[in-house]
Amino acid sequence: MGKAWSVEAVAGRLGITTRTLHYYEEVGLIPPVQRTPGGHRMYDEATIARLEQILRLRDVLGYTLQEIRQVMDVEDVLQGYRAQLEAGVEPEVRMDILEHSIQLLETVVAHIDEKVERLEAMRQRYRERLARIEEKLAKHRKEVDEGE
Amino acid sequence: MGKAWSVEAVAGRLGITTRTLHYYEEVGLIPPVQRTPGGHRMYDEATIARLEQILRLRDVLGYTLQEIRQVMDVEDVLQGYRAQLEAGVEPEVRMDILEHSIQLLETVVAHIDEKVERLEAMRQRYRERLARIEEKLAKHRKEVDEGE
DNA sequence: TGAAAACCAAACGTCAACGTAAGGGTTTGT
DNA sequence: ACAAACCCTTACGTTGACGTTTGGTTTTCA
Repeated sequence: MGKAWSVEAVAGRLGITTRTLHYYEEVGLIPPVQRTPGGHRMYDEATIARLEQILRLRDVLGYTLQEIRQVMDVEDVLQGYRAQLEAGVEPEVRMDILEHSIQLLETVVAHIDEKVERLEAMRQRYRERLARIEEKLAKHRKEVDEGE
Repeated sequence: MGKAWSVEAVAGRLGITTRTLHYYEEVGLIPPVQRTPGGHRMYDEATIARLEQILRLRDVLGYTLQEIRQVMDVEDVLQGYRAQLEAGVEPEVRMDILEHSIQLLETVVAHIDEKVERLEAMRQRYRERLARIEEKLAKHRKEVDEGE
């Protein structure tokens, strides 16, 4: 039996507000959360892991909730595949599933790659400016050295 | 005499709307644009270059306009330094300016580095999942090969 | 030179992603 | 067993980053 977390506990752990947790459930980013008989939400570790992934996509990639939903849809498909595999299925179907899963993950990685490339291009621009100024400073130091 | 661009021309060139150009001026992301006697805006290349940088920050780094303003403030300081250097100034002040410029640019680069690192960590997570699935697929292929 | 096309400022509209407040149940510690 | 702390739903509010509309002015070019 996995431990169950209250909204506030999860919010504290993830550094977000309870409103955000409610909202993400409301818009379907996470499936309906388990409840106590009285109606209070109980979050399990799987849901928390999903939330962590959502927050990474939000904060690291800067994705909108729509884009995040697309990624999570992929996750759900993968999860479905895993379930099918567990349930046992004919070998060819099995391979199809694995290959499709690979494809899905590769597109995600490709997106990240693209983002990294653009970032590195930007960094390069700044580095070049930096190099020019450093060069200027070095030349200047030499002049001062010799001049005095 | 530099060529002057109309709002629509700039918008077309940059792939944004005229509203966005007006808005960026309104909130001070770009300085007040030159006008014709009749009051129509005329953008010069320097302003367009600044706009391009703003858009890169927005689209590549996913910065909010507030964050962008911070970066542009740095740019303005650097610009001020350049102006001072052109105007001629004592050698020690000159070196101070150059060193400060370097510092500013380095913090920007550091920010980008941090972003890249986080992205690469995410990529790594996905790659590992990918590797696990590929391994499973390979094993499965072998089984099918031998089994038949 | 005159009409179509472009431009202006001002102001209200919109959408995402939550924030906040109200009114009332539920859990928990003592 | 009871108050404090926590949680619920509902619903309206807010902020950023523009979109859209209006009513009038300026440019352009045939």
